[in-house]
Amino acid sequence: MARATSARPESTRRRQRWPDGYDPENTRKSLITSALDLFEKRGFDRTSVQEIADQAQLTKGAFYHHFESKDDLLRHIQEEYLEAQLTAIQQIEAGSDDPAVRVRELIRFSLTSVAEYRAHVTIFYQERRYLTGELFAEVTRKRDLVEAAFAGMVQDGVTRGVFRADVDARIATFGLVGMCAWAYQWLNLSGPLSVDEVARQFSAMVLEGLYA
Amino acid sequence: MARATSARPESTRRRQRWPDGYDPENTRKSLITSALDLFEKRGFDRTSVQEIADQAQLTKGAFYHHFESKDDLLRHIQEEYLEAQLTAIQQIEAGSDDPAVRVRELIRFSLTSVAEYRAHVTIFYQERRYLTGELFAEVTRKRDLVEAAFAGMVQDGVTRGVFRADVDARIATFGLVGMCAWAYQWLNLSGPLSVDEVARQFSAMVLEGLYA
DNA sequence: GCAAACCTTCCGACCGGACGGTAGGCTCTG
DNA sequence: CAGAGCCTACCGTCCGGTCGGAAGGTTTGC
Repeated sequence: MARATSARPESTRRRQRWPDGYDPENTRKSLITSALDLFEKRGFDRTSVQEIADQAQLTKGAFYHHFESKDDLLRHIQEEYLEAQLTAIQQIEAGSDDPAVRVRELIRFSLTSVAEYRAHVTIFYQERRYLTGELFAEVTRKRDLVEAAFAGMVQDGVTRGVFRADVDARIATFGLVGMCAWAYQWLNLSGPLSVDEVARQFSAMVLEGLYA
Repeated sequence: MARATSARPESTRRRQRWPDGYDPENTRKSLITSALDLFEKRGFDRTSVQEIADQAQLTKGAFYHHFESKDDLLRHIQEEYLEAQLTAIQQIEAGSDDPAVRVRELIRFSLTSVAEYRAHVTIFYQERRYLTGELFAEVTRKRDLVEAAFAGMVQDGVTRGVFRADVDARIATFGLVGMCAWAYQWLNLSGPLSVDEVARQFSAMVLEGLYA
């Protein structure tokens, strides 16, 4: 990631650039990585551009060469996550059409993405409202697509008689989404609870209920 | 809330203070009300002390007369909410000891508090991490008490055979809490969904499952 | 084939403005 | 007149963003 220090003599005034297999795209990536880490820990507003640059061993100048603004970077991170979400939704829809299987898959997928994209998810939910007008609208639109997909699957289950007739698909979906989304507050990849186990428990609770 | 403007001539340089039934405690309250509104809409960091004062038709000077710091105000708001939570938990525990009834009550209570204390809840979840060291620890401690109460009730249900034996009380509780907490993102008091209806749906889903 | 012109990538000093907090004084109550 | 309540003016700091240039790579013209 960081460009390897070349073997040039110390006398060289400036740090040597473009050594070996240097790829300028790495600079951009390391800025994003740095930002993901800092935004997750401290939040968007409490992270300065300077800090992001420092952690990536670069300067503000480099940052503003690669991003239009701090908001631009936030937008990029949000979109990265949403794209992954939309792709996964499509995969699930392309799979089994049994509503129960789909719900199970959705729960597992949601929890997995919380675990894998932990920083993205945290930032997404905490800082979404800080996007301005147009950007916010676009991000919200994509988020709504994801939720609509959830709701569609539940509704399908009701319509086909697999789920109880008195289930309100919207409400049930909000519950499902919330249950999984909330995991970003506590789910710990290195903790004792495996994602699969949590997904299994959630699915059982939602589909079969707690009653013995 | 805002002090009524007196009938003094315009020539009076300063706005007349302490008119009618003026109570200094109202000033404090109006600052809190103003902050609740602004923190919910814009977030803690994006709200300046000046704005809080402006909206309460006061000045920064007044603010710092009533609060030690901006953080102090945040702490106050968090504690206000947590106290309400703890009180409600005690009430539920004092009621029926049927695990199913308790879970139903917990869901209803959680959703109600989300609706009633909407601003508090939003601020609580969004800005909790901005509290520093000791304050954060105390707030987290109280929050853990609430969650422990939830978990205790679920575990009780499992132990007494009311709930399925393979239910992991911790995980189920996280799911329950998340489902309800997430409502702060969408539950709209003035919308078409009543709190009771949502609570009924959530309870049914969790206790009896979605399956027909 | 080689140098001049140009491009990309990055540096570092700087600016304007906003914000949290303070100091000191004024006003009205008790 | 003591003191609570509040206001005005101000300070130091920090932060997003800009700008001129420096160092290397790449293309072009001959």
